[in-house]
Amino acid sequence: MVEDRREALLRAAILVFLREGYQGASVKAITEEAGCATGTFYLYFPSKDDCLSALIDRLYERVLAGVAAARAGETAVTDKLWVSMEAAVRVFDHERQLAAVVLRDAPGASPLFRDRLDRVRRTLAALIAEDLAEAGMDAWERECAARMLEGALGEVLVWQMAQDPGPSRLWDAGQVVRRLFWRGCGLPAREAAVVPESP
Amino acid sequence: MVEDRREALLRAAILVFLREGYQGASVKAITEEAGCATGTFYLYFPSKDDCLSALIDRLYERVLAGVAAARAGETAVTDKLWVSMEAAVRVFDHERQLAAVVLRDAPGASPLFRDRLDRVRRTLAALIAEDLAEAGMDAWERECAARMLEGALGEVLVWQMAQDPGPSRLWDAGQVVRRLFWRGCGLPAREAAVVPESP
Amino acid sequence: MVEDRREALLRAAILVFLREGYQGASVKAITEEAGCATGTFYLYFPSKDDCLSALIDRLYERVLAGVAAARAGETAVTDKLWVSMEAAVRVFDHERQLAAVVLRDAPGASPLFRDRLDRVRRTLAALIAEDLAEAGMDAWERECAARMLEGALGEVLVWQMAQDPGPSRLWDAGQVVRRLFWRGCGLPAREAAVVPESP
Amino acid sequence: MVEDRREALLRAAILVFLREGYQGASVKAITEEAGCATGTFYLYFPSKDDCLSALIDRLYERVLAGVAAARAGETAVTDKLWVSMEAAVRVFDHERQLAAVVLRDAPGASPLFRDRLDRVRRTLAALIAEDLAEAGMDAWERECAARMLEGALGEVLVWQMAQDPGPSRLWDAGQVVRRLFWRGCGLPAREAAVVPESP
DNA sequence: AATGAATGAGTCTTCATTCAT
DNA sequence: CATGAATGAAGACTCATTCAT
Repeated sequence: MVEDRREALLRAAILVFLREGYQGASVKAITEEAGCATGTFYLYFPSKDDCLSALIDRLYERVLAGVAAARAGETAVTDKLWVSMEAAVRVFDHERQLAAVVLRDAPGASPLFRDRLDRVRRTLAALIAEDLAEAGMDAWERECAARMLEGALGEVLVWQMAQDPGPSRLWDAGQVVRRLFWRGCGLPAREAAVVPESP
Repeated sequence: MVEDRREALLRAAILVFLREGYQGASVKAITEEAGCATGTFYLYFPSKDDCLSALIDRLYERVLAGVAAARAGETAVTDKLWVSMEAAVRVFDHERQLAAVVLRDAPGASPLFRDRLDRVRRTLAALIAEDLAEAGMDAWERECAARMLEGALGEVLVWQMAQDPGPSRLWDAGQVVRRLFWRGCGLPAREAAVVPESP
Repeated sequence: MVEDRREALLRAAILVFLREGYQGASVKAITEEAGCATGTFYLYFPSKDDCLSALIDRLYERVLAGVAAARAGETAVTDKLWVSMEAAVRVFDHERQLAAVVLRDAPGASPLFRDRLDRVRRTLAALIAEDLAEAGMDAWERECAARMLEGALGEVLVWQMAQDPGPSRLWDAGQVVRRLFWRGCGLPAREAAVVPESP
Repeated sequence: MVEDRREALLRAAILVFLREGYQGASVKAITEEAGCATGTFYLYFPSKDDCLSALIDRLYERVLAGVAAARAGETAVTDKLWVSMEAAVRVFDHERQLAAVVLRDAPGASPLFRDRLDRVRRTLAALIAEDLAEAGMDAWERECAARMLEGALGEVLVWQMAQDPGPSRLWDAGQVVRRLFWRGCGLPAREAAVVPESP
């Protein structure tokens, strides 16, 4: 099936990018990992760049979908923020390889990816900033805080992914970040989240 | 003078890496920016990789030097942490282009740079984690918090550097991160720092 | 067909090396001679060095094959030597360009090639030395004699190949060397070989 | 003194060429070996090529000088040949490094050197061929024989020089070649030469 | 005469992309 | 749809040579 091939290529690309970095990964390496011929890659992606772009899009689709679903169940703004953060961490944890590739390799790879990444970061930052209405910060401070949160989660993710041995404690680290950010914004204490079953 | 040439090349490299990314930057572009011939580059750096490595080292020498100097004037652990953060922000602000290149491009460029970067990140994280002794967190939480802080500062820096028009509010953003992190760790409130003259 | 391409490249390499020397020959020149693009070269050889290595191997495969075949038909040691020399000359004559490249360029090009060449020279020298058992020389003298023969044949080949105009008299020169060496070793006179049809 | 510098450079060049091959040797390596700056090389040689040319010339000046001196003491043609060969071996033995560089590296390095080398080889070959008048060979056979002798001596030299450990038996090997060649040409037996003191 | 930093042409090699089969 | 041989532009790096000091 057509989608299977594309899927296999994307999955292979994640693995190879993770291993070799975006620039270090050759299309040949990706197709070998995916078990098909070099030319086949170009039946599914116009270029190598488009493949990474697709991965960026995929990560944020999933993050945004998770966040949106979580927010849909809440009405209070602080509740929305609390569950949004949990949802984001959950997606990062579930898609850890994808997320590590996108957050680690995309910013340095080219202005193209920087921009594409920033578009979605902006979207998320806007949501967070909005939710911080009750935190007693001005608009610019809220945007700072939102970027800070994004950076913190990203770094914690990449850090955990680099820890070769032992089980990654990504989920736990995400909870620490959430609690710290929450308190840092001066919001009222909340109880911890349940640990999800690992993927 | 020999150091002038090397300095000019490093400065040119920062500009070109910032503009084109590490991989996108050709040695020819760097030497053109520096106003010398291609071969001259190799009189000062064994390879393009060594040039980026030198930039990584340079950033962290400066950060560590700034942090060490600031800490030397304090005795209480929380004071040490508070001034360390200010010092780090000050260096990032002062060396914003260098910092943006290193933090944005190095992680994705190759495992080599990832490792080199991580060595120093670990050093800083250890300092921060140590200073958090009074924050009532266990060792692992403190390490999480330290990584979180590093990621937050890095992201805020890169974000501000990407804002082409208008004066970057990097220093202010750094203060916001510091306050938020401080409160997030449950440490007692402090007054704000004075804005330094911009470079 | 795959072997055709590789063959065409090897043949082109021989011509270009002959014309420009190994170091003077660029990969571009070889591929132009072969009628393909530069990159194609690297589909068939990991590097320019490997191309020359392949030529060295090829020459000695053919020499050894020819010698082995000739020896197989003889039982007396002096007969073996006599036909071995004829066979070697025949291969050199038949593969004159290949032989000229290998014998003229390889020794000076790099220790790598020197060693590779010497491995096979040693093999041949050992054969010859063995066959000289009845010539009343000690082991070391026989080895000297063998090396002398190899040098003599090589030089005569390169000399004839450098004679641009007129038909090369390589075969005849080889016969002269054989007779002279034979008598020099004190072996009983033999009748001359038939001139083979030229290639 | 001017000639000292030039001499030091030539000697350094021999060592470096021997170690790295002509193409592999950089002018920088030669000047480092000679203990002077890169630019100094060009005060004594117009180019790297001219340096090797000078070495080629030097080798043959010495060979020809030795041969001429030896011949001057003889009247009979066969005596002339006999002492010429001894003289040539003596020079090769005495200037073994120079000879190895010239004979091993020059032929493959460029047509330029091939020609320069051939001019002198031709001179020697002509002498030898002339001396073989009484050997009952026609002119062409005599030329073949002369080339054969040159190739044999060269190969024996390079072979011995490649033997790293132990004292090179170059002189002895030269005697073996001389005896074998002599008998091969059908000339009357001679007694062996005295071993010269080693350099 | 001596220096050695600077030059820049030229080389090998890689790899994203195409296209005939 | 799939293949993988072929392409050729681009880039890192080397090194013979020059020249200001």
